[in-house]
Amino acid sequence: MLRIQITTGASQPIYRQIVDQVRHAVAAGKVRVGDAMPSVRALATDLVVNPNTIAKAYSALVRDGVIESQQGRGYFIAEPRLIYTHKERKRRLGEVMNPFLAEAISLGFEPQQIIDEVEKRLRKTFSSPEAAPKPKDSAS
Amino acid sequence: MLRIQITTGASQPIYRQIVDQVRHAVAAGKVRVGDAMPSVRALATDLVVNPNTIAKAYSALVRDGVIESQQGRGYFIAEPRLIYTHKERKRRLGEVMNPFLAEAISLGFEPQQIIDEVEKRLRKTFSSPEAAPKPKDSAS
Amino acid sequence: MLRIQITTGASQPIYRQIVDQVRHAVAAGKVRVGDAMPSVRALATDLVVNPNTIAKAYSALVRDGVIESQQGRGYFIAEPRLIYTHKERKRRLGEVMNPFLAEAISLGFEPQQIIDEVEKRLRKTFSSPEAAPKPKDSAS
Amino acid sequence: MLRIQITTGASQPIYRQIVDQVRHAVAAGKVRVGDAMPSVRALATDLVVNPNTIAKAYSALVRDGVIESQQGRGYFIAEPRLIYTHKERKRRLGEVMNPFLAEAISLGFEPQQIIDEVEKRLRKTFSSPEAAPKPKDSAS
DNA sequence: GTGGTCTAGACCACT
DNA sequence: GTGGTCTAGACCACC
Repeated sequence: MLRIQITTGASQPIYRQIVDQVRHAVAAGKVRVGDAMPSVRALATDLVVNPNTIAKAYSALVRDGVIESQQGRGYFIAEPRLIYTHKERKRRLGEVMNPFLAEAISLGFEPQQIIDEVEKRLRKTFSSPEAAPKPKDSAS
Repeated sequence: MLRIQITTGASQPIYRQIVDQVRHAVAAGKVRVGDAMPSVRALATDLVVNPNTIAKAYSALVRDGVIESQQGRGYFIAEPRLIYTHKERKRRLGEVMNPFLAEAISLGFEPQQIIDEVEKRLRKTFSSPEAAPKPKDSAS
Repeated sequence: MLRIQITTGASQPIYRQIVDQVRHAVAAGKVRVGDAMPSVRALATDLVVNPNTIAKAYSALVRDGVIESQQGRGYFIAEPRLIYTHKERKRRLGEVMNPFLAEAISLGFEPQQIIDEVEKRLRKTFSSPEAAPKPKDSAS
Repeated sequence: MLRIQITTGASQPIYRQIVDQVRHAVAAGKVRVGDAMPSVRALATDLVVNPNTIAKAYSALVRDGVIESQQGRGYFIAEPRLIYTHKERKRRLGEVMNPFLAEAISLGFEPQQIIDEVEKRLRKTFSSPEAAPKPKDSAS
């Protein structure tokens, strides 16, 4: 079952923490296509946040094709698919990479250390390689 | 001499672009301890932005210990200080790395592609690799 | 200047009406790249709706690359760009076309009449052809 | 015989899919006035859905005058009735056409492409064009 | 002044 | 029960 945890008062907004954790779980193959997400109200109660905050996180996941909503039934893990063009994906990658590298560098990390940490984290996430299905690249 | 460039209309605020570039330049060894920063007015004129914006960027850099002000003389690159413990630095690195990786993964990038892009970007930033001085405890 | 009008109590939610009108205006070349959108609060006051409703509409426009936000400055018309893959665009087109055709048919319209009405509406929107710049198809 | 197919996991609720398909079939002339609908239980078994879902779809169709119930016999295709005036029908058509065109345009489709896709979809629906009976005031 | 996030609580439609 | 929309009002960061 998908376990989500948040820390209030962090620099990252709550809805963003939720989005990232769900994405990670999906990418790591911890959930399967069709699995039900916790209901908006249930997760809100569980995390002690407002249902609207959960709804915002789920909306973001829907727009990126990670989950799908079924009116009156709930949210479910979606079939993976490539939504964005190659160019757009590169653009978005750069947009999140730059602040990350700037922060990493200002923390005093060497370039090689940063690469090592990224590799280490990625290996941990993809510990069971076959679990995470890749979207077909049929649309380039 | 420290060259700063900004792009208006970007999602990142101007003062943030300046802060990041100065941090980058320091980390990349493009400037040395004691080097003078451009004066607030000069840089404001040069970049065609409000002097308050420059002042704000410099304040943030002073707060972070990157530069120091000398009354009546201007701002100068400060002696690097390492505030955080090794553990704290790792924790902070993880905090900014997770959102980045979550975005990268959900954009459909392979682990190796992500590492490649990070390396490429770091190489671009550190064009003269041997110029970057190591902060005292950066190893271990 | 971009004029937005809404009708409350319609089947279409308010935020959707706003989104559609802005898209239309952009596609028809009634606004230019870089033009400022009405501020969230100003439009909310103008339309007598809650600022959150405007914010939701603007967020949807941002995620589709129609507008961009600049913290503390406002929202602005974005440079047009192709965000979605060919496949994803076709999928989304189908998703909105099916309900439209089902409704049109159940209203008793003949296929040819539907096509005629669509053409008529499109001609009206694109009355000044060169006004609407096309995004470059560089990313397929 | 009226063939109904559903896809579970779609954004559109099941009962809506049924309603739309029946309307389509009627408009396309695939069924005639007086034709019997599949019984609620039979269709429920066939589609492997809850009978209540079928009942709800049929109720909606009865409300819209598409089918009629005959106590103890079942549901039958109703005599077409045209409720709306010409002007009202045009207004309603515009109401559903606008969101569709807004989405299509902002997805980057050219006017001609949109028309082509609409035509293609309509041809698929109306595979036997001459079979479609004209409602009385469909002209003008 | 601007946008960004979050809460509390309401009403609606769908299953 | 589920999600979808909207309101009212708060606090924060940025310019």
